[in-house]
Amino acid sequence: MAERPTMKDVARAAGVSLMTVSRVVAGEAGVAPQTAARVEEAIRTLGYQRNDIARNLRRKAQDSRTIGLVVDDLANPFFSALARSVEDEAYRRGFLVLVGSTNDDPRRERDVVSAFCARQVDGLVLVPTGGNRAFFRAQMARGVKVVCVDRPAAGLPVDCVAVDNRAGAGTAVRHLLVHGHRRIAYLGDRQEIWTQRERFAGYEEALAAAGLAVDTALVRHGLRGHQEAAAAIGELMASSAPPTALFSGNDLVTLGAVEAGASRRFALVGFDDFLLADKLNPPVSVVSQDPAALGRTAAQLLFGRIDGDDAAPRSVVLETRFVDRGSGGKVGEMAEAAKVVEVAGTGKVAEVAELAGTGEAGE
Amino acid sequence: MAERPTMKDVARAAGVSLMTVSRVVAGEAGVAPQTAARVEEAIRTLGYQRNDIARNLRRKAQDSRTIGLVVDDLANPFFSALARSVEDEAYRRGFLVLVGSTNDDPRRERDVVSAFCARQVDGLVLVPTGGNRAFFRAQMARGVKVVCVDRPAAGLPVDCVAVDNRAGAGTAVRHLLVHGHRRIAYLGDRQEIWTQRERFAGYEEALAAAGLAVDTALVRHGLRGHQEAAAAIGELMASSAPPTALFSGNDLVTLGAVEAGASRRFALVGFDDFLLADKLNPPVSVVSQDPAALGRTAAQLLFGRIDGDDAAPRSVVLETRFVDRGSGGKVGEMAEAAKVVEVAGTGKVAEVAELAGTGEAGE
DNA sequence: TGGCTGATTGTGAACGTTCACAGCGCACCG
DNA sequence: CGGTGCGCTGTGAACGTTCACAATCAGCCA
Repeated sequence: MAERPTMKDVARAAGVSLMTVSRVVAGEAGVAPQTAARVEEAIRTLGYQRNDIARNLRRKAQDSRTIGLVVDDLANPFFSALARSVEDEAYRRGFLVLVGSTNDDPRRERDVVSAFCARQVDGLVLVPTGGNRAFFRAQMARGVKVVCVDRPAAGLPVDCVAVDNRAGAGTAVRHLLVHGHRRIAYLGDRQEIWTQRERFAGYEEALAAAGLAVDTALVRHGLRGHQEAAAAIGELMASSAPPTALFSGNDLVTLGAVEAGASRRFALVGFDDFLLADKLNPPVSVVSQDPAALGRTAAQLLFGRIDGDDAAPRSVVLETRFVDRGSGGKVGEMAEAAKVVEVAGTGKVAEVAELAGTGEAGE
Repeated sequence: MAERPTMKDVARAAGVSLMTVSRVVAGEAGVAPQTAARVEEAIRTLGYQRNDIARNLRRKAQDSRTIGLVVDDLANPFFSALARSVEDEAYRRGFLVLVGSTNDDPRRERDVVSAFCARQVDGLVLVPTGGNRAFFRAQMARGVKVVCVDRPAAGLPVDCVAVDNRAGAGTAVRHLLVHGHRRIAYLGDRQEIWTQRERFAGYEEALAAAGLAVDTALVRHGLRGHQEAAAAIGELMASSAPPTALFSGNDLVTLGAVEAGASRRFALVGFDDFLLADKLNPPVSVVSQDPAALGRTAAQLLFGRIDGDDAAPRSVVLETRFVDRGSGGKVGEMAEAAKVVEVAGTGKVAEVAELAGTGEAGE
């Protein structure tokens, strides 16, 4: 409850001037050892700790050594892994991290980013919503560095780290085509989200390359969260002309599919790997990306910018990896859940799981 | 790159004094509409945004409207769910959140907390490591409010929100005992972590109440992460006198157990629920706690303290819920993986999953 | 002895904002 | 018509720190 002691208090206690205390606290040279000892003694007695807010206000190098991290949803395992790696990079450099979730709501994004900038963050790692961008330009003009991750921000000339979603989706869909599927459903999140558009485009292109048209009855956009996804998949399964295979546009949709039991009736390939995907029955094949690598790369890029790199904006494309765990099975093979379980029981599951295990080296 | 404009610039542009600009920006009454309009015009032209750091330095109410959130590992789904709910509470109140992971390393905890306090956070939501505490007392003396979550901090007189780990563990172990198990292994994380000590104590007490002694050959502490857990479980499975059942001390150990295939050979009950636990083969029974509720409660408590509540420290104990998904099966029933799979194939899995589904209402 | 050097310490202003208070003009009222 | 009060605006100081520079002192060499 006591007022926090200031340098002034320390200076008085040690019988020196403010500036001397400042020098001792900052660890600058040029203070007599004896004096420094007296100051340190006073600091200990009073329990003094420097006020870094006041410090940053005054310092010549106007940097707050703080960055902002803005993600869609911190509770989503994909983003939390990303967040952790950003935080690690920041910690290594002595930076602090302000964090905020947008819920993919442009208004909340604006609120959060605005508050961060008012706190003088040196930069932002941003998973942008689909919203308005003019506002970011203003912040950047004021010197706030921005790096996008997972998705680019339309019309913002900034660095961006993402995977080749289109190619990854293409690989997944071709995998299903190779296994003989012709009725392949697509289920994804909002089309406002760039990754979803790209993945859907990859789906379309792969179908087109195989001479197939997109059957809109097999396409669902805008699924937020696994519950909505599970419901949509339920409908699809109950329809008179169900698909034989499913490509899901993100981890939550894949989870919804698994919850709805889709993987026991259809072939299933999902975008994004997830914990225990290889332990399910059947194990789920996925297009895997490495969220920690995304975060790390974005943070490194951002710190480069903060350190003065003012080259033209860069786009870094990380690899996706197709992890075949067997759920892309041939047409007919998936017709009955019982049959799949039987296959799993014969040991095929173990074999596939092992394959996936080697593929997943590192984390 | 341009210098950020300040109030002074706005004042000059609008032909008014600093104070008038301050009033307009703060939305205070008592400025003539005409003047306010001129100021707002200047603000828009210059792209001015208030510097909240300077503002907080000067304001009478010395609050930074920022809290710190310190968790073990932000990438862990349990903590990321907790973090998200803390952030939501903060957002609702217009507070920002600084976030940091400790890796359960007291040194990093100290670094992070110290840096947060130097930034004048108003309070901390803390998942404490087992480390030294003297240092927190100093911060609290300076007015930083602290609320512990998930675990109390030994010797720190602060609010704490956690579940009754001991009782939850007892329920789990009794469940196994009821199913006839007598050789029940315990695998957990470091004993330095309070939750692990409590859960192990619950395990011991439940065994003792059944007249059983703890067999140290069936106990492993200190497992960090799922890989270590999987390895330890592998050893246990290969031993000459394996257990018939396993109680795991946290989610990562449970994951390790699943990865090692333990749930196909032993009965298994884990502490902490996890995504897809009900879709595994067999589905895994767990002692479930609600990380979002923990975070929300902790944040509410913290904001109460910040708002001036100075009652004696409170301890809030939230409920655990035992979710029976069938993996506590009777002795002998789990002897062979093949048999389990067969059972699953007959549809029993679906039945159990449905049961679990109802139990998991609300996220 | 005088002045120069280097080490140590102190002084005043400044960072961008808000607080406390004072000043101005105008209308209103007795 | 003078006082009072109110609405609006400005002034100077302050928050806790660092910057730029000045001051002091001892030692040392010529």
